[in-house]
Formats: sequence, C-alpha cells, structure tokens
Amino acid sequence: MTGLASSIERRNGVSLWRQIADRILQGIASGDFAENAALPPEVALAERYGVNRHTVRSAIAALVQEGVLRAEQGRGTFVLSRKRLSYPIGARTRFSTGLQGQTSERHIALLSSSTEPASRRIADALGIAKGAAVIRLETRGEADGHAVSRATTWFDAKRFAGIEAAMAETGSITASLKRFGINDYLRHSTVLSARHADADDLAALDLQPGAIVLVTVAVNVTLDGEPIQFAESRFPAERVELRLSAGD
Amino acid sequence: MTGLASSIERRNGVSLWRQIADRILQGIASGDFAENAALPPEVALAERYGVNRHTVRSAIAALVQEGVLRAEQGRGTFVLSRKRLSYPIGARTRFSTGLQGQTSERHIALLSSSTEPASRRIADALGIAKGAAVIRLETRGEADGHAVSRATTWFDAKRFAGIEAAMAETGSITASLKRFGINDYLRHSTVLSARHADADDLAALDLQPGAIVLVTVAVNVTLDGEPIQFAESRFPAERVELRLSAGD
DNA sequence: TACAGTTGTCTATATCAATAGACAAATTTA
DNA sequence: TAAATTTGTCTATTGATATAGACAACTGTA
Repeated sequence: MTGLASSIERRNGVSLWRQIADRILQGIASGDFAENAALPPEVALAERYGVNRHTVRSAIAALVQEGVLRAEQGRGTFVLSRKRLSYPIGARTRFSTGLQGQTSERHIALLSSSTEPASRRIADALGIAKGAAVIRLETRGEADGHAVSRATTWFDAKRFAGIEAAMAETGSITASLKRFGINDYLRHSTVLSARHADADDLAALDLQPGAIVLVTVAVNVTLDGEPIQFAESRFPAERVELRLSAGD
Repeated sequence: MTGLASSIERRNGVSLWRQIADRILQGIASGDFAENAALPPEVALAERYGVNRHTVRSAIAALVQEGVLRAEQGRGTFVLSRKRLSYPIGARTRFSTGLQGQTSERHIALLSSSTEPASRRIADALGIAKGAAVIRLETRGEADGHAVSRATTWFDAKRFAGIEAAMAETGSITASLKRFGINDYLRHSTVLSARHADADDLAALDLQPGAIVLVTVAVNVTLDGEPIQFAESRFPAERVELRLSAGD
C-alpha cells in the first residue's frame, strides 16, 4: 500500500491491539516495515494508529509471542524474517510442485480419516448419490517444518478404497491417485472465501487466536472431466498468499 | 461443512460475540442454517457454542443490525435471504459481465482520483520508472444498489491521461479503456489474501466493524502482454466469494 | 384458557481492553 | 560521563465483554 493512513475501528468486537497486530503484519508483508530492521518506536506507532502506547505494546507482545517480532529493551523492536509463501492456484494446482523453489521440503501429513455418507453438497460435487459412502481425509500441508495448510478432502469410497493408507505412506495426493490409475488430473473449479480460524484450524496451523484463514473449496477432475476429489483447504492469511496465474 | 463442531476461542483479541456472529454467517452460507427458516433458539445456540445466552444475543443483535437476521419475540429468529455473490476470476475478469445473471444492475462508482508518483511496487507492476506519474482511482463496485467491491487502481498517467473522466462518465473500466484504443485486455496475474476491513473499507462497503475482506492484487495487460493497469480490490467476505474457473 | 417455548429486559458481578501517567532499565550517541 | 532514546513495569481508572439468574412479554398450541 502506498501509505493509505486509514485508521482503526473501535468497539467492533475486534480489539484494538488485535487490529494493530494485523496492521503490522500487513506492513511487513507489503514492505512498509523491512525485515530485520527496527519497527518505529512504540510512541510513534501509538501516534500513527491513534491509540495509547500500552495498546501498541499489547499488539507487539502478541507478535513477539507469535515469533514475528523480537523486542530488545533500550534498542528497539525488530522484524524477524518471515516472508509469506505464495501458493499458486490454477488448473494444475498441486501442493508439492507449487511450492518448489520457495521451500526445501514439503509434504502432506494425514491427521485422520473416516468413511461417512455423502452430504448433498459432496455428492453433487463428486457426481455420486447422496448418502453414498465417501472417504474423508483430514490433512495438514507442511513446508520446512511449518504448517501452511489444513484441508478436508473427500473421495468416492467405492472407487478409492484404501486411499487413506496411500496418503499416510506417500504424503502426497498426486502419488496416491497414481495407485488408482490416475496419472494426471485437473483443477476443475475453485471457490474462495475467508473467515476467522476456528479452534481446529488454530491448533493444526499453529496460529494465534483471532487469525484469519483463506478458504478454498475445489473439485479435481480426470482429463475426461470426471470428478474424483472434493476438498476444502484453509491457509493462514498471515503466512500464505494465493497466486492465480492466467491461462493456467 | 459437514457439521465439524469446532469450538470458540477465548481471549484472542476477537470477542466471543463477533466470533459467533461469524459462525452464524458461515452457517447461513454453507446451508447449515436455511434461508427464511428459524435459527435454533438462543439457549440451544449458547449450548452449542459453549457460551452464555447473553453472548449469543450480542451476536444476533449485530446480525440483526446488519440485516442478516430478523428476531421476533415469542416466535424465533429468522434468516433473511442473503446469498453471497459469486465473483468469477480468470483471464477475462471484468466486473460487469462477471456478475451477469446474479444481479440486474451493476456499475463502478468513482469515489475519487488523483495523480501521484509511482511507488516501487506500482512502477514494477506497470513497467514504468519509479516516481513517474500515475493516476490513482478509488472506486466502488455496486450491484443492485449494494456495495460489493472497493478498489484502488493505478494507470500510467502519460498513456491514460484523463481516464478518470471516462470512468466517471461510463462507470466501466472496459469502456474507459476503449477510449484509449484498448479493445481487449487480459488478467495477467492475481494475488489473493485476506484481512480485517480497515475504516475506509468499512465505510465504503457498508460493513459492520470486524468484518473480513478478501483482497486481490492484479495486473491487467494488453493482448501483447503490455501492462496497463494495476489494482488492489477488496471484497466483503460475508457477501462475496471468488470463483476461479479452470482454463479461463 | 393454560401452558410450553421463545425473545426481551433488568440487575449484579468479574474479567478483559484501553487510556493515562510515572518511572525504571537498557542501549546508543554526543 | 551525561543525555537522549527506547523498551519494561507499575498503579489507577474507565468502559466493553462475558457470565449468571430472574422475570416480563409475546406466540402458538393443547
């Protein structure tokens, strides 16, 4: 942002210190506050945001707790390096290849799996009957030891029986689908929204309460257009941005 | 969501009533709470979310204020119809055509315009020198009388001198660009994030404080690949979702 | 009518959030 | 060393947030 000094909202249900912490995170992401450099002093921030110094201190305390800042008495408060991952989304969206070059290691951890009857929404997406058995996988995407996504994925249980074992073993959706004869697939549709992280997301993504998650709801299809996978993924907005490439 | 009963977080900087209001909005969007039907009674909601009935009442009061719910003493609290707009994003993203079929009327209102030197970020995106003059437009997208987006757009001032007048007159980016000999253009890149709405967004989008906005940062190019427009758009997450179509 | 179920209002209390001011402790600079 | 700058700690006060309980007001139904 080119210094749009929009101010802070009061009595919204979101505390001032949380809003200011969000602003500082934005400032770091947008380059207003350089990495490894000192933040403006607390009194200056208090004036900039029109709040008391103690309120700024609460925001800073939260970000120190979060590992984003380090405060040193007498010297200043410093921005630790913490660039947001840029997660590409397009027809060939895949977790692992998408983050190549940004991280040295990444995989998908299977948190739990279950079989359940398909809800209307899932049945429609997968093109099966409502109530038919589907396998649900709860997974967490990890890159360089950090949690970067939390997803819930559904497969037709008849066609993909045992896929949870393949996921646990390979740590990859692409590799698991290969075992069922699917060597290539496409992202058919993606719907995007955002919300506050719920307790489950907070725990799995190692977020501080009040964090925002980006939510994608996607359907993957075979090259023939047959739906094979329905997934809802949550990404921590403070650590991940989604990049859409044209014609991809 | 298939009824994942994840609970609420305390002392996060986001008040319980705000979190519960968000959850109810999600519930409406996901179909957990049907439109025009009664919400569960306050005591049931209080138990479901593990909070006091008065806290649920605060959340409901906020949503009534927002026009999402209507409470009737003795009868119950009802969901007003309020479907989220689905805003398509792809290579041919355009405001007006994208919402066709979902709304009967839409246009872009020009809130203000100014000329300023390009920041590093904007200069890079537009392929011009840092400090060169750019025109900044502050706009609001409206559909059926409701604000659905708030955007800040930059153009090279040399090439698009007077585009603010064209925007004010036509209410359309596409139509304005035609006056400068650009009959077609493509969305080159889009980067997506989310944050709490700031004061400016709240006012322009008619949101209640604490609301979340989806943020897109996009570059449009001519068919030759020459960048012509750089824009940051904010969409109210409670009213708009973004839909990405493969191969678009 | 009587009753069960629901939202609306009131009082009271405890904790969190925000402001205000003063001063201590550590670091850097003159 | 002395002064200026910056973060850390403490006390005090106010308003918002959350819980608790009781009861009134309204609706639909037995």
